[in-house]
Amino acid sequence: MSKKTTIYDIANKLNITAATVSRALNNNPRISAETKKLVLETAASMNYKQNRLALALKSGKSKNVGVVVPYINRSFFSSIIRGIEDELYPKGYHVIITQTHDDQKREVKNIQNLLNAQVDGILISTSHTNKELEHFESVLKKNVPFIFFDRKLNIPDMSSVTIDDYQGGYDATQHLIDQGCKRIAHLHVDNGQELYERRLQGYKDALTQNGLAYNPEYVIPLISDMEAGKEAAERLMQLPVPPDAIFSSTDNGLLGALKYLQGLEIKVPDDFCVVGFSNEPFTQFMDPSISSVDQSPVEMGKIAAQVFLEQVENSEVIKVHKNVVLPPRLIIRKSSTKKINELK
Amino acid sequence: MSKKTTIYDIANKLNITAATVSRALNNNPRISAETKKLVLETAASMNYKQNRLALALKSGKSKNVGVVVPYINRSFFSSIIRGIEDELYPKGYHVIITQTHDDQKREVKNIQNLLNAQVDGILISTSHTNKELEHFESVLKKNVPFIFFDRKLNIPDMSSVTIDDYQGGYDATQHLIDQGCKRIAHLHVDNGQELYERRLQGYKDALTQNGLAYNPEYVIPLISDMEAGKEAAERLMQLPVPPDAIFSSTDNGLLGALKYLQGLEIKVPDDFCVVGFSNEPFTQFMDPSISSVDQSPVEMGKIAAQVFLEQVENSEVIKVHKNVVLPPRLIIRKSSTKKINELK
DNA sequence: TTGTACGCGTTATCAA
DNA sequence: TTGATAACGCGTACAA
Repeated sequence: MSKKTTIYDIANKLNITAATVSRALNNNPRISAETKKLVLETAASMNYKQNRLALALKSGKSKNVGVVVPYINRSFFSSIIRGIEDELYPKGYHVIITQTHDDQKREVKNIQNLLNAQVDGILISTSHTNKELEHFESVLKKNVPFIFFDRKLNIPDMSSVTIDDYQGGYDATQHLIDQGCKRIAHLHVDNGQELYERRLQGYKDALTQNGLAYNPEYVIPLISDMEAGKEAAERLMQLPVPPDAIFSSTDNGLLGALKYLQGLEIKVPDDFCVVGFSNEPFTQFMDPSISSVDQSPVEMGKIAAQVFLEQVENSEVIKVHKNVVLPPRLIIRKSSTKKINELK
Repeated sequence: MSKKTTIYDIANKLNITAATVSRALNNNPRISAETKKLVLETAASMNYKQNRLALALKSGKSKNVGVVVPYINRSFFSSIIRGIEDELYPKGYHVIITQTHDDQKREVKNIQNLLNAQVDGILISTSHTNKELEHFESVLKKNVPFIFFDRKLNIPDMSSVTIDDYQGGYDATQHLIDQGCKRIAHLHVDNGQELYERRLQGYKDALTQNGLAYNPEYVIPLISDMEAGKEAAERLMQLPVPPDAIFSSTDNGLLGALKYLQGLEIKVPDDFCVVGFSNEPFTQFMDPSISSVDQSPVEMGKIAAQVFLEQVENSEVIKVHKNVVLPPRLIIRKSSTKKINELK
């Protein structure tokens, strides 16, 4: 309806110039108290609102940051975004969300798009693996800070916030060993992403350091998906010597495995213990509740945002980068608490 | 590092003017085939990318839409955003997310901020109630389309996409009656938002139309929260004649109630049936799995986005608005399926 | 203390 | 077909 009011409208009304109005609005010292007051009042009365776009074009800072995730409605990612937004909004930034649908081509497109939109930085959980990082090398040349979270790439001078996936795998496995489990299987996501390899390595090391043999037959490759978990459990239970526990790199896969075990009337945790990864919300409500490795996603988002802020604030001075590794937190629930060990 | 290349850089290199470059880049017919080809080639070689900010300032269209939700990491809202993003991204729009933390002051601030950022529209699930809608009246005068989803306000000429909450309440209650439940209680969120009142009304009407008495003692006001649900169940079960079923307006509240019933060793669904609302992901994984009214959030987001698109495309022609009401889908699970009625 | 003039990167209008 | 110029709204040297 009504045209938006600009500083020129205010200037005209007051018979002064737009520059003066601008100064009044920006706490510029070079202005008299009275004109400042006058400007502020009429600005309010005319319902003036600054056009961030014009400011962005002028200053080269859009005060927008791009966030790139596979899907926004996965609890893990939406929680990270929650953290990012909570941290950045008070600093005057807006968060632009894009989804890749785990499609690498789409991811590259999204990044280009965000760059065209002149975002001041990009926070990303990549679907790429370290094998194909040419696209990022080229994009790296731009001046905008790039921060990886959760899924990172090994590019020099790039910031990242991840959790210690190795430790997560180690802790989960150690916990199962402590419960008395002897034949621990592992559901391993083998989509080429390093974090799953690190979890696997933590699993292996925990086994061998506890004097248990590492049995490759017990490691089932799968994708993060209920159906795959079911099939994995089937394969495991049909082995000559089936396992007595599962550490899964994904809660969703574990869910399918549990359905299968349930069909076999195997009692969890008494006959079989399981631990998942990600601490998806549903794990705590299931019966039995499922132990899982928590990744503190909101915290992770906040820290990623903080790293971004440090980086923009110092961008003129020196090229800084930072690699933060958060500790995983094993949440122990019923699915891995044998009666004999029960806490209370 | 390297400065961003503009159309001037291309123009200089080719000894033509920026205007010509612009025409070449925008498929303007008033240009020769050869210069066009030349421009396109050198643009590619110089790695030129259009600055959306400048275009936005010039055209008055930022190609950004603002989305306002209480918390982005609630499954329901993140799924709606998923739908919005899926629909809008292919049309060249970016989605800017803001959270209100269910704080009405913050919501108003967020809207102002988005407007300053020159978004082309705002999609919002409001925390306001119909009692205080002055802020919206003022903001309504702006030219940007405003679309409410899920939680709407009664403002004339405003678009909205909601579900039929009355029907949802009715269906849930009818289903419980069909299961043979006689004394159906209701956990009612009374934060002033209309959609909860409509669910309550559906509940009432289903009762009376089935010849069951409406008993105000069976309606417990609460906030959407586990702890409150627990207390509500306690109050209900201490009544002289306790209920034999609960229809809850919120899955979270129902969760608390179930914990309490579990403590009383009341068997669900044999002794007591429950139906929730929202179809939160955890409802399907619990034991027993919980029946709930699904709101098709992804679908809702997509439709909200479509309404927005219709509105921007016709904004010059005529002021259009649209109120879409989606049907709720009752998902029947174990928590409300008595053995005698079991399906298969 | 205020005004003048310019530039951020683009496109649209007019003139050539 | 191409060039010159203005405009979008703002902030800021520089001049007054």
